[in-house]
Amino acid sequence: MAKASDLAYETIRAMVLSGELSPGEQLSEETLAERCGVSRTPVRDALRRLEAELLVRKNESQRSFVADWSVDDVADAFELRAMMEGYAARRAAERMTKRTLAQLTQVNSMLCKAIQRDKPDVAAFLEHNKVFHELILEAADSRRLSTLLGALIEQPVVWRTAQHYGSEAFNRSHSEHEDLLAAFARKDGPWAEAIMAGHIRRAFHVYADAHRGLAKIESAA
Amino acid sequence: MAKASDLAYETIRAMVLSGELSPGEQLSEETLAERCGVSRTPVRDALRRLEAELLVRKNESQRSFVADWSVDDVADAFELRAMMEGYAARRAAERMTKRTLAQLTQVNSMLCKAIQRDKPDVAAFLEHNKVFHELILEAADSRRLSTLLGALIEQPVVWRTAQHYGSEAFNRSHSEHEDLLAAFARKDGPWAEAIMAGHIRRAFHVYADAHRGLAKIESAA
DNA sequence: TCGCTTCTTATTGTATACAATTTGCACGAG
DNA sequence: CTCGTGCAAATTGTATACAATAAGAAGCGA
Repeated sequence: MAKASDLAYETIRAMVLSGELSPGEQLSEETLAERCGVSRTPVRDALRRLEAELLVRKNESQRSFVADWSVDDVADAFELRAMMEGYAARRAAERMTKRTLAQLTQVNSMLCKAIQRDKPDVAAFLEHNKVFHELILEAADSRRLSTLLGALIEQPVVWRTAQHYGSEAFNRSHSEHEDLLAAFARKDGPWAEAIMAGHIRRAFHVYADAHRGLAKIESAA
Repeated sequence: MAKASDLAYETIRAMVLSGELSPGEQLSEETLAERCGVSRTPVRDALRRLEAELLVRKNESQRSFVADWSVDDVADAFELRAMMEGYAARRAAERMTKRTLAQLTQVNSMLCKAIQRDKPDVAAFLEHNKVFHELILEAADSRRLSTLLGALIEQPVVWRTAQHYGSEAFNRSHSEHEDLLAAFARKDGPWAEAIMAGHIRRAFHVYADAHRGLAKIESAA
């Protein structure tokens, strides 16, 4: 999209996610405009997008605030993601082509390489993982689904989750992807759906355990 | 929300849904602004909202067009709705209070009255049905879910669907609501989820059957 | 006639000024 | 001291002008 509008979106988003703007804090369009170096018009566009992603909320008289996310909110988001990415996997399986399957296989093998070193390359893992899930979403061929999931996946949450992965968790993630590929190859929609839903829920439990400060079973092993 | 922005939203939405603007037709902000009697600024807001609802789409260079919905798109929307309203019903069951249950019971009995006449009062049915589902969504207590479902439920599609209901379909709808109430009373989340998912899917099949019938009529003409 | 370039025109993006609304505060009446 | 009331400041909503960009048409050469 347009330059100034994108700049405002990226800037405000980064400020919210980094904590530079704290949860509950009021956001004035004019102040944000100054800090982004643009006028209010693109800031308003950006705020609309961020509101759709629930990173920003507006009160009854349209003033904007940084949203505060409880652990329950995150759980809710993961549960919805599990359902919807499961559905995406089912549709993708039913529509899978040789070409897409080959791409997925290649991406997952690159992901495998990234984590099978002395020290896992987390950044590479995240990138390949992102591409893997995006390819599936694309193969699902549902504009609605893409739109809805886009508003649901907070990449920073995914990022934080992976910070708590141990080698076993990385390998598990890779092997679940392998299972997905098998389901895709057989065009077995329900199977793909079940694997994907479990895959996402497992990621949530890693996040929740780390967040609650409970024993990090996965990463300790 | 603001006056002009709402006016533009309602006006354009009505024009799209009535067919006054045909699928695929390009929408110029300036032209729309004239027809709504407002400036481009609120029109742009309105277009953003309509894009989120997928009633309008933008091409790669940001020009707006009326979205064209295939039967597959509608099927997709219903399937997503079935999943998400099912999830809403499960959460609602787990959180159900006596007060909400009483409200739901009352609404459903009013719905029952509306359809148990010589001639069913379709408008009243639709209104009570809408309230019934909204109460459940509210009881589910998930902002994310409310946001996502809001963009998914096209009331006009629901409306068209109900136009093809016969008395047995109305009664079935009512009795499925009764089943939901029983699941809520027992706080049985999975049961509520299964009933709700089936409830939505049944509605889709009524829509699809009617639509195929219409297609035949149209192609014969 | 076909393809290419270039210019014109239509359309969207951004900035800014002003109007409408809401919030917060001060001040006075009880 | 408390509760309204009303005024001032802050904030968002809208209109409009202009800039940037993309689509379409016209002209030109092969």
